[in-house]
Amino acid sequence: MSTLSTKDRILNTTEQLIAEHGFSGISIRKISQAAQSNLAAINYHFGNKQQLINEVLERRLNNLFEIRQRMLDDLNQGESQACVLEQVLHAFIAPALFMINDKNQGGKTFMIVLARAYAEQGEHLHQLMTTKYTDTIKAFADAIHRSAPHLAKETVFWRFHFIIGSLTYAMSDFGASSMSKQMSESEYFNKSVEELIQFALQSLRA
Amino acid sequence: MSTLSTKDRILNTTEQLIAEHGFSGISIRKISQAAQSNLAAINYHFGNKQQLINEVLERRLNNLFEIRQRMLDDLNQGESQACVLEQVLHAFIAPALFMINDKNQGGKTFMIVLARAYAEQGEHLHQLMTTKYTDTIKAFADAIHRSAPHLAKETVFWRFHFIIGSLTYAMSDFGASSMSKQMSESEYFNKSVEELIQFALQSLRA
DNA sequence: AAACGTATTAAACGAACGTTTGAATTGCCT
DNA sequence: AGGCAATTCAAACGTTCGTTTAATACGTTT
Repeated sequence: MSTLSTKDRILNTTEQLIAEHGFSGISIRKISQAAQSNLAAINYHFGNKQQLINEVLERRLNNLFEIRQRMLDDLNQGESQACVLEQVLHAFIAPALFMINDKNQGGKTFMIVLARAYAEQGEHLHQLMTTKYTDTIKAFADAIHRSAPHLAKETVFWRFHFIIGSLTYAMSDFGASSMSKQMSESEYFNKSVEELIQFALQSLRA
Repeated sequence: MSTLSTKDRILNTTEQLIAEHGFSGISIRKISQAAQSNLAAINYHFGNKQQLINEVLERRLNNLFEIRQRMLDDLNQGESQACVLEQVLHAFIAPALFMINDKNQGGKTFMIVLARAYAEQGEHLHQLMTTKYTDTIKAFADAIHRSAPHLAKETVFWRFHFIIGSLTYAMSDFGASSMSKQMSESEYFNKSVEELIQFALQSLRA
């Protein structure tokens, strides 16, 4: 922990505090205190509070969409065009949910942050989706359309949209208290991935 | 506007400001100014800020779940047990989305508020769902299970959950900028309802 | 060792926040 | 009209907020 730079300590601490208390529940005073840094260090390293939040979000979103794109590319490499729908959905959904198990990276924390961001930082996220990550999203929509040729392109768009909603909602639930008591945490995550993929798959069938 | 009581003016104004700026973007100072009331009137009528927010949420949630329950009751009255799945989903989804068209009631505003609340007031909402509205939610889950007997009860639970996520996400999108330019607002809402119901229906098919 | 850019620190700024208080005002009842 | 409760109001309370400033410490280069 203390081996990290002040800047990284602030980023990690901010992520964790947002997950715990939401975007509205944080202040640079609480952050600097929890990160054991000085109050002014935040403005020194990030300019202002909003830019700090932006860096927290984009740091891991870049990683997430890179993984998604890479998994999709692997599928497009050597495939039989049809019946890979399940794999396409897996490539989109699994990286998000499995990030959660990535303990040493704080991925779980970020997923909760991301779910919160959909509501509290919607404008910023929407902007990212239509600029920085638009290529990957389009690539997935195309792949789904190719794998489900029985559906109109417009229908694919709508349902992909709804699936993203389900995924977002499922992620945000991991931060809530609705966890089953009969499963371990990772069992629950694995179960969620499977159920969500089957749900999405079914919703796109003929 | 001025025909309304101070209390109602505060409630409506709060709802509108939350929709515009989120829960974190409001203050009782801004509210009282926009509602053309006195600062202390809010604490007089509602006790404190959080209780005001609670009343904003519960006022319309009560209405929404009443409508849902009534529509489900109507279905359970005279039906042929099977194949009403579409109508059950419609009874759950449509009231939420059609509230949006209820201009004179500010229903659209509240839907945006509700979508925001899922992330920012999750604790409060989760508590309401597991207490005040738990009967209606259970009734819908049962109705879905009866209408889709080919699915395991556990599977129905998961997919109903995901459908709620899609609905929530769709609602929050109405507050964002992603609206098509080739449709009128109400056309877009109607289209959303139809697409969402078909999506949910397909996700629960054999 | 001196100089220099980078990083950290304590202190202060003005602004906005939620809440409380006590007096003024209103509307209703006898 | 008088009395009384409900409501509205201006003012102030103490706290917390994001940001800025100017001084200090650090680490590398010359």
